[in-house]
Amino acid sequence: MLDSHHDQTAMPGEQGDHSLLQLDHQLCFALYACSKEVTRLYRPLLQELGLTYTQYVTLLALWERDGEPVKSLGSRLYLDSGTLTPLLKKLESMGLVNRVRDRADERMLRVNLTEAGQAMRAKAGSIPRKLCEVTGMELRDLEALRLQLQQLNAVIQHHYEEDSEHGED
Amino acid sequence: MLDSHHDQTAMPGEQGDHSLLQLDHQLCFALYACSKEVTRLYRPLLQELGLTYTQYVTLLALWERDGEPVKSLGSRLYLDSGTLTPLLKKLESMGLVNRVRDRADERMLRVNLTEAGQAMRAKAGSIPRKLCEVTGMELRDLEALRLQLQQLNAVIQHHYEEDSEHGED
DNA sequence: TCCAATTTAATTGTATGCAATATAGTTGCG
DNA sequence: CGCAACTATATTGCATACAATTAAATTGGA
Repeated sequence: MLDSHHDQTAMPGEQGDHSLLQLDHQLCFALYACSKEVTRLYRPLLQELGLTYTQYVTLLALWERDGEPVKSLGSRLYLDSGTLTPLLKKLESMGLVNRVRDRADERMLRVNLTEAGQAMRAKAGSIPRKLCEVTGMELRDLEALRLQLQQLNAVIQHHYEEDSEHGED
Repeated sequence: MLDSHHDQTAMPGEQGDHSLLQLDHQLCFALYACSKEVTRLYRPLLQELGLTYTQYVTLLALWERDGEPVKSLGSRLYLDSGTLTPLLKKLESMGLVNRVRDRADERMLRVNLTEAGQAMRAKAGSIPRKLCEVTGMELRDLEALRLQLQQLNAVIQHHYEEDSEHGED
């Protein structure tokens, strides 16, 4: 116990500067904060389209693969049916998608873009460029950062795959 | 419109490979996915302490500065009172903090760690190391990634500060 | 001093996000 | 075929998140 004197007055730099638990030293918190702040940058742009951020990335996925089942959509978006079911119902109520059971396998629900859902893609086209401008950072650096994040994510996925191979005990 | 033919059969690699809107090209989504997956790594470790991830980072902040008011706590954690009020009430019901009005300024609510809240810090001490082990990545690389995220976050903060200087119109 | 503007928390409403469970459809094996 | 194991989606409950509003306390002039 190096810091056995903990008073209530919160002397700055006294309670945890040498600690592994310092907030500013946590990669997890840098990710958490950065993700939220980037999402906040999107908010006003998406508001013009009447979309939330999660609805936006769901449409990104569907613009690439129309008619995808909920399960594989969730796998790409890292979301489960508990989140996707109400979200897709919302997109349906907005007239952007249709939800139809697969006739060959009635368990699967396929999500199809409507005309309006297709049309939204053109309106969203300018968003990536606008966001880049806001940061004013080098495109090269943003790309590099993205690749590192994808690599870290891949490492984590690999970790889970290893676990399930060993027959989770 | 380079892709005016959009059929329902979702030909892989046909609808958006050349597009700026491709999911895998978005820095925002890499952040969003990575943040969620890292949080998922924490979950089983935090579960042993009976904490959620947001409760954990709130305690990280309090371990550094005990007795901090809700406002400044929220500023450090990028959370507003709508999120913090119920979260802090929960931590209080768990016996980890006390919430007391500042006598000099009754608007402010100060959050003080209890004995149990202080004690929790020792139990959490092993978490950062465990997380590092899981990834198996070089500490150097993880540090570098964190610094880049903090820099991006700083750029975004600077962007908002600039905006408010111009007298938000 | 008095009161309008400001500041801090709390509240309300909507949207995620995830664990656990429920339900329906499918598959595989005897 | 009959049924147990499996799979896909939906539902429920709890915990974030954030915008907008409310309420209470404080501050800063006129």
